Order: sequence, then structure tokens, then C-alpha cells
Amino acid sequence: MTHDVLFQKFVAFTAAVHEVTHELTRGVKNEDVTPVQYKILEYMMVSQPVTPSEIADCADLSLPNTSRELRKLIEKGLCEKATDDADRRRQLFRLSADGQAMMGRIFGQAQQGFEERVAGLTETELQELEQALELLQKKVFR
Amino acid sequence: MTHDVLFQKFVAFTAAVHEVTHELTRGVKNEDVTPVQYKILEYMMVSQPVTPSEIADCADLSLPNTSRELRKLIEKGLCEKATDDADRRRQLFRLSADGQAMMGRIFGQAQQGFEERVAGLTETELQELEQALELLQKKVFR
DNA sequence: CCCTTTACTTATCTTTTGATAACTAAAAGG
DNA sequence: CCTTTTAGTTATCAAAAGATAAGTAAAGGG
Repeated sequence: MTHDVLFQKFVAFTAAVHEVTHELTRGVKNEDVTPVQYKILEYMMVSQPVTPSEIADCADLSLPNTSRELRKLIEKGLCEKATDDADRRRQLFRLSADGQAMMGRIFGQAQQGFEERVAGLTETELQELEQALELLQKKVFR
Repeated sequence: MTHDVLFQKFVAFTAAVHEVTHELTRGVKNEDVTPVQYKILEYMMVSQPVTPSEIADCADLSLPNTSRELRKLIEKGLCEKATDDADRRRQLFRLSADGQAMMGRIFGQAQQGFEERVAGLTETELQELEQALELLQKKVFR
């Protein structure tokens, strides 16, 4: 196994991951959010509350554009804003009840699709799966 | 290990994959192509020649928009067009020499970044890595 | 205090991407 | 042949996303 061949497999693998995640999150297009807005909401889902700076960093957006999209998300009633008491320059954003509900719907559909994908696997295979996931995350995708 | 927990790990994993691939292909922004155009070129890289219909399917674009982006890529000298002799409605697109060179640069940088990521691993670990990659691709990302 | 830095916002403009209607030309099927 | 289907193109418009300049307000550091 040369490094070249391993890299080929790596490329094929990442392409497959992108395709499958795209497939699993196709529920997003039923909701009234743009791809960039979804990315922001997804980030809030795993790490709440977040500041505009954190979002800009992680979603690869400029601060002005982040600010604009957050305003739109507030207008849509999907997230809420509060000033940080410890540092009043910082603004803390979190999902609103509606936002939580929407993300719950999307994640639920994704989970269902995931379950269907692994439905045929035995308990042993699921454990192997989990170990493979953790191995890759620890050694490559960190 | 409930299915719920496995799904949580799956979500974290796919997020990590997206982040790392984004990091590895950051060389794209040095080149004069938009994200959508890059996606098309990447597809040509693995499957040449391709028709507009195939690209539209796989890159999730409408045929008119695919046609427009292909025209731009031709104008930039990154790909070439030829009519299929067997069916003269079909147009066959392939990377030009310049296009090959550009994608070679980008993939080369990505491979270098990948090598750096796995640099500290032993031969045994690399084999485990390969097996994990293949396991996941076979059982989940297909 | 005053000055600088940090965090964010507003406004504006450009580019990219998405959607749709209308068209051309070749193939396929009676 | 003639009609329908398939493959792709052109044109146009709207929405989304990116870039940048200029501003506000709070914090931090002499």
C-alpha cells in the first residue's frame, strides 16, 4: 500500500461522504433557509450560544456577511440575540424554539435516513462501524 | 451503544470530514475558478469525458446553468468540448492541458496536506486506516 | 481620562448561483 | 416523412453570497 493509493482511496471516500450527507440533509430545501443560513443554524445546534466572530471563523464568512445572515435568521424567527453581560461588545446567539424545532425536523429526517442505511447490519457490524468512525476521526479528521 | 449515540458520532464525524476536506482544498481559492466550476472540474478529473447531462445530475445543477458554467470554463481555457460522433446531440467535455495542470496543482497540495496528517502513523496504523476507510465506504457511504 | 483595540453593525456594490422560458438540432419511432 | 423525444444552448431575471468602506460602542492599557 503506497501513500499514493491510500490518498486515492481517501479522495474517493471523502467524495462519498459528501454525497451521502448531501442526500441525508435534502430535507433542508423544504425549509425557508439558504445553504449559508443552514450552516449557521447547524453550528448553533452543536454549540450554543455562539458569537458572530465564532460563526464567521467556523463558517468561513466575513463578519459583515455573518451579521447580515444572523439578522435574516432573527427576522425569520429562527434564532435569538442577547448581549453578553460579562463583555457587552459580545453578542450571543442561540436557536429560538422555532429554530430548535426546525433543526429537529431536519436532523430527525437525517437520522431516519441514516438508520435505513445501517438497517441491515448486525450488532457486531455496528460496533465495527463505531470503531472505524472513531479511528478515522482520531487519526485523520481532527 | 444505542442507535442515537451512533448517529451523534456519525454527525460529528461527517462535520469533521467536511472541515478537513475544506482545509485540504483551500488551494482552490488561488485559482481563477468559482466553487461550482471547481466541482465540475473535479468531476471531470475522475470521469472523462463527461456530457452536460451527467454533470448536471451529479453536481446538482440545471442543464442551462451547467451549460453556462461549461462555457465559462472553456473561455478560461480549462476544458474542451467535442461532439459525440455516435450521437451528435451529445457534447463531450474533457479537461484541457491547462485544466489538467491546474487540477494537478490542487490535488498535489491536497495530497501533501494529507501526507502531513498521516505522517506520524506507523505502517500498521496506515493499514488499519485503509481498512476503516473501506469498511465505512462499503457499509454506510455507498 | 484618553487612545487603541476588539466586536459588531450598516450600507453598498459585485459576483455567483438558481430558475425559467424559448430556442435549435439530432435521434427515435411510428 | 412526420412527430415526438432527447440533448443542449441562449437569454433573462432574481436571489444568494462575497467584498469592502465606514461607522458605533464597549473594553483594555497606559
